[in-house]
Amino acid sequence: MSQLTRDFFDRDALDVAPELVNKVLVSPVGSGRIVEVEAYRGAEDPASHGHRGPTPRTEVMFGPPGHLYVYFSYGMHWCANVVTGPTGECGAVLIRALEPLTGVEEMYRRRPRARRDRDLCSGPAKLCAALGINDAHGGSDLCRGTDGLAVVDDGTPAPHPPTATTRIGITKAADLPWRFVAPDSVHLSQPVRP
DNA sequence: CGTTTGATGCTCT
DNA sequence: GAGCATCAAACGG
Repeated sequence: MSQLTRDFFDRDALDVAPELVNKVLVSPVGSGRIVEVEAYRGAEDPASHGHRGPTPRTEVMFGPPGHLYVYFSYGMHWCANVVTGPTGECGAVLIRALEPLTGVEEMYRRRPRARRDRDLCSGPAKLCAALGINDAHGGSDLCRGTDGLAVVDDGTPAPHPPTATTRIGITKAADLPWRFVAPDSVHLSQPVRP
């Protein structure tokens, strides 16, 4: 059970993303195994929030690796990214789905519409609601684990290597295979398209 | 099953 | 004012 280091995140988002699959995201509410992520890069990725340079909203994407980039989506939801790559460059990995592990009771309390476990964290905004992640955690340092947030490797071997597919819910650069999923998981936000 | 639509507010032009 | 890295309910077959 080891916490991921700064060096793990200080690489290209495309290298970090597939290795985050099967790791465990921990919050004070509970934890879940990462089963779906998407990589977003800087200037050359028009779908990235940071592709036109830093703004007040996106500056943490240009900051040091291993911190959390939290954004407010569609006027209702929070979504969480892990910042990747060196300070000054833009990179992030969006956490899109988890398999709930601990704190499941509390997750149901925070997501009253969920009927079964696979409804709790099968989407980027769902998992933030379930784990209590919001703007208060923007910029939080996952490597130091302050705020009780961290990504850990619990040593569980992945049953299958991650599968690369196209990203979801974007209109620009929609053909790039920068979404990585645990292919056998029933907790994905959407099934892998055939 | 599948597709469509309303909710709701921030960000940048 | 347009456009969102979304979710859940409503509707049709």
